[in-house]
Amino acid sequence: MPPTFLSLNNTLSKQLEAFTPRDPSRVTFYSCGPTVYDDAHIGNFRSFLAADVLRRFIESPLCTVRTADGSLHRGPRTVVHVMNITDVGHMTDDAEGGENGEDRMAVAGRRLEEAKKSGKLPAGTTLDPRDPYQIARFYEHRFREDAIMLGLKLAIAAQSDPTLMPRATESIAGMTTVINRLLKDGYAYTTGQPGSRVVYFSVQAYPGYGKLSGNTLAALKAGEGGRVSEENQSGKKHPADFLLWKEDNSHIMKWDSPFGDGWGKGYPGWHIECTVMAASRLAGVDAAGLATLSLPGAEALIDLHSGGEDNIFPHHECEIAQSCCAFNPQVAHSGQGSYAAMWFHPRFLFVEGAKMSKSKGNFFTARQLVEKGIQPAALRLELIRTHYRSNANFTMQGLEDSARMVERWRKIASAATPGTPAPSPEHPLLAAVADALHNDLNVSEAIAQLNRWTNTLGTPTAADAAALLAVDAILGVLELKQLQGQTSEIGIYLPGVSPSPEVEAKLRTRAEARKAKDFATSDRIRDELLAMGLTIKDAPGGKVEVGKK
RNA sequence: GGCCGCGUACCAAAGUGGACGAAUGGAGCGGAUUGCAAAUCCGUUUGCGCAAGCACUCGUCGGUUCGAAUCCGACCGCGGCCUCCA
Repeated sequence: MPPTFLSLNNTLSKQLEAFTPRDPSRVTFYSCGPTVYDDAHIGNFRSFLAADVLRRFIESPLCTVRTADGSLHRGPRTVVHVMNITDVGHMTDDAEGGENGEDRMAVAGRRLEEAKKSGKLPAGTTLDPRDPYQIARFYEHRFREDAIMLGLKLAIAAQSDPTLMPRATESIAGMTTVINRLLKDGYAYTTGQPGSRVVYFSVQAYPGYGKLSGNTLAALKAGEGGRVSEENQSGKKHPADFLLWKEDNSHIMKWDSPFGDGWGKGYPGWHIECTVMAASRLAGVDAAGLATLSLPGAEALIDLHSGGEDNIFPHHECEIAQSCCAFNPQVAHSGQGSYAAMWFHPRFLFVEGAKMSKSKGNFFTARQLVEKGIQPAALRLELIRTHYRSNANFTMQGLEDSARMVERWRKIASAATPGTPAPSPEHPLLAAVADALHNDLNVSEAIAQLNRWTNTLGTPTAADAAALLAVDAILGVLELKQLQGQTSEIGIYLPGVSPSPEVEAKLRTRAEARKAKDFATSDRIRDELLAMGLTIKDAPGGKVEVGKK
């Protein structure tokens, strides 16, 4: 029996659970965002887009949510969706949360410096590759562009409300406040020599540690063999203790360390930033407010929290521990609290059957693909169409399939007329889509239902278009900008193909040959173009559409 | 070694006890259209058979059940995490 209200597989309980926000008319949602020392790749975007589809569905009139008292809430509903920008550079060799190796921001700087020298930076880029803040802003800007291009509602909303995408470097005061709370309440401790002191979170102080990932402290201790250097272990009470702050005056990004007399500058560990940004934006408190923020009982601070599957451990495990101990200290000692009620973790994306990696050459960023002429709508559909809890397989064939589906839907959508009333949720298509999405956000099933419905259509009416658009408000595909190709007198060049005098001449010769019914010549020219990697298609009006093979 | 997830037809991908030879998209095949293509539209695709029907399918082998792709066990294969990574 499919649920009639939104149910999701909660990583915390490993079960399908009703999603029951504290206030169903205003849902709080936090997604772990990008690190900005490189462009986000399509795997990153699969995770962000899954969260976006979920957010759109929760906001849609099609979504029903069960409330704590068992009644059903049908809306209207808004989602306050926050995604952080990790612009603190963490370490390449990040064994314990940021102590060794080289700072990633510094590595990015070297890469940018080389790009600058070889003239590979986009025109108009003024950037000092030695300044980590400029590097971070450079990639952050590109991330926002990509996210908007792919229809991430959050990024669109953040244009007018920047607090929805907070930066780690602008949340340092909150971090030190929370760390001081943890120190005061005995959940954290300091160790090390002046100049290189560290603050660790003590995992043994929180009995709930391990609940999300299924790891036990004993197993973590046993599995630790050889992977963690002796140096990092000394001073730790337990091998799984993680870094909250590191005093290091030589770091390229550093801030005051208000943890006692004589502390120099330092930088935060990589788990604490999410706790602080989520709490301040979603609980609505400033840095000072974090000093007293307290939740009754073991209540969750936020309704929904997402991140890639690799975030489950250690990142989200640590986030839960430190957040519960900081904000629910009266119950944290019992191991209670979950900080977020529902944990949503999309699985990894493969490319042509293999794990994506730079060395295998199957590594793509969203902007690379779009520069090659891939329509953003096709890319978005390809990245969302597989169920979020399966490893999706990204293929060029799949991208073509998605592009075709988008075209078919666009044709129906073009029947829309202004003023057509929104379809009722009882509309067969909308009801079928709602059933699919209520059931653990089954996007594949929803798309199948949509296609099945389109197959029953004759000439689409305005009402059909309105129904389709109601579904697309969730999928977010048709609203995306369409790349425009270039047109000449004779050719329509698809995105990614640029006209050249050579091609233009061939098209002209072919047109003349066809006019003279010299089909041998016209076919020969088509073969020649094919050999150049171009496909052609005679369009109405005598023009020829030129695409890439 | 520990924890978690996955394995479906030519490909991608839903389905998680009966309506399943298995949704949906692609590819293939047949047809419409086109000078021919491409695109689009319609039909169709396990085997044998004209058909009714029979036989064999959802990693493998067993089990539970009147009934299993779906539940249980073992095994094989793949992936994630246990070091940064969506």
